[in-house]
Amino acid sequence: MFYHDLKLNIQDLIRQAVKKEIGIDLDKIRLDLPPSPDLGDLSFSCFEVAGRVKQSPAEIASSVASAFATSFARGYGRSKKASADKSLVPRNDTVKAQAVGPYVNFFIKDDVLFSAIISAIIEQADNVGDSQLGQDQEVVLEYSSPNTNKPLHIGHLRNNSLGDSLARILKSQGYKVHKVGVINDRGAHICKSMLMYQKYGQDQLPADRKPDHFVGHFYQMFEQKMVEDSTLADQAKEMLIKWEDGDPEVRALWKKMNDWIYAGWKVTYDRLGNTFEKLYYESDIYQKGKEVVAQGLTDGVFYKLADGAVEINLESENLDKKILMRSNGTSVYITQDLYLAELRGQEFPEAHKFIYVVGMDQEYHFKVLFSILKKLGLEQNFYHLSYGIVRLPSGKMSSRAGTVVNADDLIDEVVGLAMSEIKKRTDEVNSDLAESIGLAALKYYLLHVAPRKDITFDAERAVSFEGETGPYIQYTYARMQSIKIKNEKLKIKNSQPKAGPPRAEKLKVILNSDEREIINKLGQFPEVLERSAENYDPSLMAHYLFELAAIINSFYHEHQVLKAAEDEREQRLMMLEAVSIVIKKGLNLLGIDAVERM
RNA sequence: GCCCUUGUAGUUCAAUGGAUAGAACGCGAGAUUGCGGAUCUCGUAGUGCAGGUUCGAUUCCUGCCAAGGGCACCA
Repeated sequence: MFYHDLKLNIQDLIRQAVKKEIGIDLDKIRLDLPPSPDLGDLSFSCFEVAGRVKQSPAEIASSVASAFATSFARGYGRSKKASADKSLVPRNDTVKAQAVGPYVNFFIKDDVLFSAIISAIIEQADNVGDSQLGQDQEVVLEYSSPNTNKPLHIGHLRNNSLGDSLARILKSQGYKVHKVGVINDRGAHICKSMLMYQKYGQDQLPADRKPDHFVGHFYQMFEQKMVEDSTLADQAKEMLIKWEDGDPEVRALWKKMNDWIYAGWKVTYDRLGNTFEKLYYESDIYQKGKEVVAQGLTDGVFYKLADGAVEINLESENLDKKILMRSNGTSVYITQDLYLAELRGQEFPEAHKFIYVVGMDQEYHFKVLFSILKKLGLEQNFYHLSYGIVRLPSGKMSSRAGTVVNADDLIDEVVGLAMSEIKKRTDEVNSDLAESIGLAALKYYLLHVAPRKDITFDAERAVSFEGETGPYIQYTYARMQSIKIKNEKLKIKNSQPKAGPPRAEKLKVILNSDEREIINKLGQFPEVLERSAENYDPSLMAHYLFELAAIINSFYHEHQVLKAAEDEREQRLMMLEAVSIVIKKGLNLLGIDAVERM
């Protein structure tokens, strides 16, 4: 029996007990993990029931506990003797109920708990935690959205980590996820770098410089030169007009520089392991919102101002008025998002949910956008996954002052730090391992904070092998693999037959309280994953993995595995196997590799 | 001026209205011929302020204070 079914059974019996003793029907029954393993494996709190009847939670807990035992006995075979202690009724020892104050705590028999959680996880293997919650539901997930005038920066790293992890989490819950990106490849800011290259680039090639950094260098140059020559802003605007007119020379320059950018980005995205199903280029869509505007006018959702500009009044939604088309007939930023939403609605007709992973500074923009889309009759579910900014311990970053940390430098820094940690411990120089650990450090640090909170990124702390970090969790995994390998070697040495994975049915399972704690923690994995998906929040999974890693490290400090008596050893090896599976899967959901050796 | 978000230990983060507010780093003390000490054990210290709702509030509501973001015919 799976843990999930076991819980359903217990919930059902609680429902019956409450009905019988208290006389009310409970719809949902929440089972929590008690604060300490000594208090049981699951608990039901009686406050809510107490609120509905005139009885104290403790009284309710007490009567539910004894009624539970009776109904449990009826359902699972009648026990022979009644217990003297009314709160603890061991009529059937598969599940015992015990009232403690306002709580009913449940104790599950060792072998049942072990089999329901450990054996089940080993059986499910890579599919552990997967569900069909989102079956037949399609999600379009937009993230990254960089500008083609500079390399990816630290903010994109958070954005990409969130987007990529969320995609993995949603997929595990059965959603069909389409990962898409929008490339901001046009506009005055793009012309700034183009103008500088035209003036000062002398047809140079990026040579051995990373080509996106090469382009970004000219963008930074613009800000510096502006100090001396304030006409540069107008020159950039003139260039934009030429670009819009299709001037061959400007277009050629634009294409050349954008190609450099794409080549540079590709290296970064590849390194991060990031891919998109589809990319939308702003240059293709920026003018195409006009049909949407026209339709809105026809439907009376928008109105025209005296000078010909088109506007919508959202004051009834507690928002302001918003211009959607300029008096000269050109569209604004939000117009293209309206168009994109309609376009995606056609391209993904089955999609019911559209998620935009975009920084918190655009919260107002998306409120306005979603409000307009609703008025236009688009009934899909739109969601802005808003996240806070990434700061450095040294202080604020400024694009103008060139103190923005670009993604490549940051990745190099964390990988470099990982490498020096490796060198401290071994003479072996393993650059693949350093890459893996560095990226784990980076991604974990960016994901372990709830999305809407700002992050202060501290590279030293992120790469530290101590504390709540990616490398610590990777270490925990590698250590378990090491024990597993050692066990296999021992078996060979003792010429024992390789009998395949141990089976719980053959074991006499006896659990100590540390093992119960670990097993119950493992049992929570599917719920944590589900909550991460429902809340669009990978940080829940990140914290969970750290907690699991911490208790397993603590465990084999206290208890022997390979030197334990045979049944105990097999039982513990199975438990480690289950923990390995869950940690590997959890790391994967965060976009982090589990390494076999460190 | 208006709107949104965030205020938890020295620092970085947790806590679906419920059991004693948990971790990590730092600091202090300890464990090492160990199934990987890249670990573990113990100690240290906290809910911005004032009200309210509730049996119960870090969580919900109101006001204040502080930080950040937004309110373009910019993107």
